[in-house]
Amino acid sequence: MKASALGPMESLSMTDRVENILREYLMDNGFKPGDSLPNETEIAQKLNVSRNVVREALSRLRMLGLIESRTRRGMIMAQPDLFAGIEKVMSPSILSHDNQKDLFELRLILEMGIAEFLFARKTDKDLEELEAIVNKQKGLKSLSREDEIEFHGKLYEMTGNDTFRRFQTLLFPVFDHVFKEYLEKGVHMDLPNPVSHADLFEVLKNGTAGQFRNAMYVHLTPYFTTTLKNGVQAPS
Amino acid sequence: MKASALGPMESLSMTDRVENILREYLMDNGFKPGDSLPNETEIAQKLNVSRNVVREALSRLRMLGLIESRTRRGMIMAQPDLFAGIEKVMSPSILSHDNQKDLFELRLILEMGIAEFLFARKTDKDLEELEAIVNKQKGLKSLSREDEIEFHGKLYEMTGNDTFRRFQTLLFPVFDHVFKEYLEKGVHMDLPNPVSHADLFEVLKNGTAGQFRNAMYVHLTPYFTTTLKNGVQAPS
DNA sequence: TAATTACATTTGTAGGACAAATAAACAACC
DNA sequence: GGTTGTTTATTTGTCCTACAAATGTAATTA
Repeated sequence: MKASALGPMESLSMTDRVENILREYLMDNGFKPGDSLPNETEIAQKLNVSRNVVREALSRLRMLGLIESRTRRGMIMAQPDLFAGIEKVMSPSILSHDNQKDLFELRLILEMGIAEFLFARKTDKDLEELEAIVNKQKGLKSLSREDEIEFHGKLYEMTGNDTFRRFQTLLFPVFDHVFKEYLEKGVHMDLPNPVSHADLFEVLKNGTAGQFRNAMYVHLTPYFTTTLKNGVQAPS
Repeated sequence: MKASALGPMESLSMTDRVENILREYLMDNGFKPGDSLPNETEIAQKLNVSRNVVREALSRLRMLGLIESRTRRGMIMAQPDLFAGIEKVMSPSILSHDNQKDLFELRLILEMGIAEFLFARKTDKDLEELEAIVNKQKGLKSLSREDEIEFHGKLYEMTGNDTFRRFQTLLFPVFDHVFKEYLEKGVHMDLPNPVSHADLFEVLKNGTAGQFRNAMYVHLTPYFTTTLKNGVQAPS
């Protein structure tokens, strides 16, 4: 029986192995941002591979923001960017359909989940800025993608959690794409939204986290009902 | 005035540029999994860079799962792994404190947000398996990390959203680390949890999505109160 | 026709070379 | 002595060549 019959052989390239070795080395030895790494030739010799292989592995770590390097100064550990890797594949044209559906649902969860954080951290200044956005949108017949992003983006900003905000920005194109797909499949959204941005603002200003969550649920109902084919129970 | 005085100069390396060019090329031309790419030397010539630079850029795309390559067969577009990039930096020892706090909160949101999906998609088989887990844990005085992962992991599995599940797995080490930090800072958790896994199971079996969300909120209250210093309103 | 063999092509790895940048050591000057 | 300019050495960034391994393709043969 040939090895290939046993499955996808999984033979890692030298670069793959060196990449793993380097990451484990950095983790296990508690490297912190600013700490300097051995130079390339030293690594290559130690691992018995060519400098090319080492550089390909380092190039990957550099892309993730794990390391930075300057000529002569050498390489130093850096603060990795949490989204550096994921943002490069976050595109509707290449993600699997399953992934897109999953991410669509993830955004729905986020939109509702920020309620507690909004009420714990909202400030008067935030509310004023949000009100300005709402007022600007009041005159419009229909909201553009940019309008949606502006309102919901401001909400994420108000959570005091920058990761939420960046995540939502990343998710939006996929969300938008999936929803368009639903529309093309015959899902209609003719009805005016029973909960507008102005309504959400009002609840955020004078209501409770629970009320806001419910309002957001209604605001998002068209999306929920399209993704949850089996129907979904409203919050208590 | 020197250029360096104007800020971090942002001078991309050739590899960075080629990486961007290649990704844009793949996106703009609608490459789908299975489509074959030009070979390395061809790319190098077209872009007027050395094959080394091209290989470093391709190595990055390979890490993200965007492309695959075999000798002689050439390179082909692949289905990128959404988490390939992020999982390599998802470690408490290297993420910034802010990132860790943000991710801690993100998991709280996810735990509560899956309620609607659980109720829309739960099956009898799922419930049986979850009950088995709960019964196994009933005899224990305290739950280990593995017990927690088993129960909550099963919940994520039941959502029918594999991305949730993988995300939670990724988040757990960070979540755990942040919480330990809170404990060390004097936050106490002596009180027995007012909502046990068994309680959650009961609500999932016979209750509503809203009830489950509230139950989960209480189950997670210790975590919410530690992260939301200002206090937080309970769901309506 | 079918199987086998030889060939050609493409990625993977190695190693050498040099440019650019710059930290460190040194020299010169006030 | 302290500052400033100069030289030197080191490290990354880029290019080049070469070859091994794998494998698709074509030629050859039974």
